[in-house]
Amino acid sequence: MTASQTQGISIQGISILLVDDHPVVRQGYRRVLEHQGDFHVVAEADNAADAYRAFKAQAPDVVVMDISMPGASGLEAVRNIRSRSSATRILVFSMHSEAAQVKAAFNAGANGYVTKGSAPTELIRAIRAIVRGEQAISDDIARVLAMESLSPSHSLLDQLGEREIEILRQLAAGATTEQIAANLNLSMKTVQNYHYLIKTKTGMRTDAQLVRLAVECGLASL
Amino acid sequence: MTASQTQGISIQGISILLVDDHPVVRQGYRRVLEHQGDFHVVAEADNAADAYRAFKAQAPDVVVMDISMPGASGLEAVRNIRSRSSATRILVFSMHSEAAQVKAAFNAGANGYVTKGSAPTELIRAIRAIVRGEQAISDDIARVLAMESLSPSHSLLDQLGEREIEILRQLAAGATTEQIAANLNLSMKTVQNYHYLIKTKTGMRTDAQLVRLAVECGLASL
DNA sequence: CCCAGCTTGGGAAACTTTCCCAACAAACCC
DNA sequence: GGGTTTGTTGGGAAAGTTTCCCAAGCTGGG
Repeated sequence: MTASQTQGISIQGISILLVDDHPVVRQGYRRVLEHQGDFHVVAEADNAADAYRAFKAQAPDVVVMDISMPGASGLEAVRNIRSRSSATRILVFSMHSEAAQVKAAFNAGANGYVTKGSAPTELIRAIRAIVRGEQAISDDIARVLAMESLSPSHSLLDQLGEREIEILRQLAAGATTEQIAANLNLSMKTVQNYHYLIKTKTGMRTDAQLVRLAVECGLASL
Repeated sequence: MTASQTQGISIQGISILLVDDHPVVRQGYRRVLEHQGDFHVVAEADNAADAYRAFKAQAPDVVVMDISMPGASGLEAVRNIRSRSSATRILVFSMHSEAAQVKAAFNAGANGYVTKGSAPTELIRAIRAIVRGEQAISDDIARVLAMESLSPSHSLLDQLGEREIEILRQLAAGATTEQIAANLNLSMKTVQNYHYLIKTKTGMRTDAQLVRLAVECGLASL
């Protein structure tokens, strides 16, 4: 491996789209990033719509995005970019460090989440991690998520409502949408909506993952 | 409850479509069935196409069908009828007593399976059971299926091919179609086809049932 | 009283499932 | 050797499901 290849990325370096509504912040971080030599900020945007336009025009390797911008949601922009390209790496760069916010970002398709309170080296480390295909979070976010997962009664039985739990239980037991609708006297549409809601809330992508979760939480057995 | 309602069915009785390619068999069974008083054979057919036509014209409560008819498959007719009406009860009446044949019939949408070697009372008992919404099989079929389920190495690991097992394992582990396709270097289409094939072969209707099955067979753990 | 959150379901686009079929290779029987 | 069966791979098209958005009704708390 030669020196020019040590990042596991082409010698052309990493192209970056910087999205933040504060010009001063963009300028500061542009300088920090470009100081890396192989990082190239190819575009900037100060709102979600421009960010999406710039993404389509430049097809950057990485989008570094502040999701707390005025007007349209930054999460929306993340979702839009992700739905158009699964290859683009998206790093959310936010001042919020709430667990729910972080989960929402990853749910929308982000590859990493770094708070603005982090040292510049953390941002750089995170960008290098996500171009390698890894997920990245800053140290303070890691601490918040770790604490949250240790807190008592966080068994997702309290993040779901009663109806959601009942439907998850029946899904895990192997019931079809039709059977659940009949059992609970609901329309199939409602059961489908719950099914989807449960997946979204728990972050599970397949029904198989849902079954595992239900079993882990003691909702179902095998 | 009055005497005329003891069957749990309206006082108009049970309308039956009789399908068998042998006229003598039809005549014999028509007499046996009508001797019941509340059973009314409203139509007969000697092939799958006529059976389907008669079913559409008469909308009988029960279809008693021999699936080993010349030409078109009787199973095909069962599937057609089932896809048009989930309320119609279908009793397969066959001379075969192989487990695979029976499973195929239930898979196609049959509600019961009685062999021609059974006593007439078994046929009548089965019809009464299926109009009550139960599933019914004759005693000899029960014995065949029971034996089969006891036979060694019937863990469905031998009813599935290697690829099918690998895909079931990954599905149960929570992998998405996309991930499995990538892991095994297949197209998503192939993985989808296997997913469907596995469901069909094992008789599972939901992915949750598939997970339970995989865990039971030691393919996956939780 | 109003706001937040739960429950219920419609709507519409996107995606999956279902089932059919075909090509090809390996194994298997006659 | 040649035909048959069985496993693997995937296309095609209709039917069904998922995804996401929205709205209305209800309940409970500040």
